[in-house]
Amino acid sequence: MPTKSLLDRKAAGSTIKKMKATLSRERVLKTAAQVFAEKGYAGTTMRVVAERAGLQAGSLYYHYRSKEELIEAVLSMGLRGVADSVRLAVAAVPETASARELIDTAIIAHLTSLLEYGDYALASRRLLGQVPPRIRRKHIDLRDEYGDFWLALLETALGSGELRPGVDLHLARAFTLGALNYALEWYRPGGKPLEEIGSEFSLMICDGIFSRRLSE
Amino acid sequence: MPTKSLLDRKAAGSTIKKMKATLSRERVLKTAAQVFAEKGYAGTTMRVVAERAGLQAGSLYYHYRSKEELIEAVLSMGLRGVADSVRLAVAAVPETASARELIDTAIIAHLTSLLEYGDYALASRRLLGQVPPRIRRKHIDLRDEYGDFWLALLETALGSGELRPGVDLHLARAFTLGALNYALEWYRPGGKPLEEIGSEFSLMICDGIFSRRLSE
DNA sequence: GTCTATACTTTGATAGAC
DNA sequence: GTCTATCAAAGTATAGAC
Repeated sequence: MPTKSLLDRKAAGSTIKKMKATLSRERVLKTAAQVFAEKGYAGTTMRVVAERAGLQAGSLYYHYRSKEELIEAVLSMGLRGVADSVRLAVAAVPETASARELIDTAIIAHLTSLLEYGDYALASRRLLGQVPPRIRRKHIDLRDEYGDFWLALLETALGSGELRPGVDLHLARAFTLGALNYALEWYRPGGKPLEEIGSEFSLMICDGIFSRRLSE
Repeated sequence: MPTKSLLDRKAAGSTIKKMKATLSRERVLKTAAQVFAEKGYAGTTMRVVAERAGLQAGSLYYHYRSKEELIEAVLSMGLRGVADSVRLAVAAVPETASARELIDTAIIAHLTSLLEYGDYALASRRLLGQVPPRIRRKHIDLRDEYGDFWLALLETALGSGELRPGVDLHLARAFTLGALNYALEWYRPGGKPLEEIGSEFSLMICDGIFSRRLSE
């Protein structure tokens, strides 16, 4: 039955093509995240991304229609990835838990997923000001929604009386996220285990780096 | 005496020219810092810097020989400015002061001068990875020297028993500088006074955001 | 899907008039 | 000191062969 055989071969060929397309597309995206994070938006050329992904420059345009479409994909991955991970982790905390446990979970989830998303997270936090206005607005909104989530988390802790009374929640959020996001600049795998870093950071954020003076 | 008069006029003209040159040079540098901080290294064009500084593109090259020379000047200003301010402030603390007072001073000086140097500080921290290799190395060294200074500061505090025992000094430094440097991203003048922000940050870094549980 | 070739645009930098 | 004019290099993106 030549007809069926032909169909089979055709179907098989199409499937392989799609798999190849998906693989290439992901490799391009990952490479783009690396280069964007390192060189900035304008400093990233389609030629370099293509070269590092093992393609010719023209071939990129089969997977992404433009440089703008490429940076959009990178930014979304970096912002949504981390935000979703943290929301998920926090949602899994039992209702009975203290606000401290909630924030402890959020801190560790943020740090962990941030480093897991690596160059995506880096690019999405470094390049927001460099990309074309339309893209910038969209992703600044994403970032701010996640910021609101953190503010709500801190409000809970303040409401339950666990935060130091009178603490400025906006400052506390900036303080926390700043300390955590900076890990993108210094963290290198191979040192202290990530879980350890996470719990030490959580301790520093919640209780500071100085000894407690019980006399106070 | 036409001779003397001529000399006078010539000297006066030369002086005015020099003043004009200095003014333009500084305006160009300041403008460059703004654009670099916003758009990244490659995203900053000499034409845009010139335009915002009220000059034609070609005229920039009278003040700076190249784009590289321009970014070097911006980076140096941002890194040296903050580092020198903090060292100066710490050096002025009395010998009798506690390590806590020393670090409190450093925190506030870092935050204050960081925001004072604004776009210079921003550019020098965002663009290190984007600039040509030769320039990058030089300024990464500058940044690392300042990092050593902070590590020494924390070692002092650990040595005097004021830090929580067993705290990882490298992590504590990353934690502190991360929280502080992030202010470059969110701080806008017009809100809470900078002194207030400084002391609240110092409190959060040293004692955390949670209430102290005296029972522990 | 990927390659080669190429059209079009922008950029850093220079030269010479004023 | 600043301007105008201009060049060579490098960038994004497209078109058509394979």
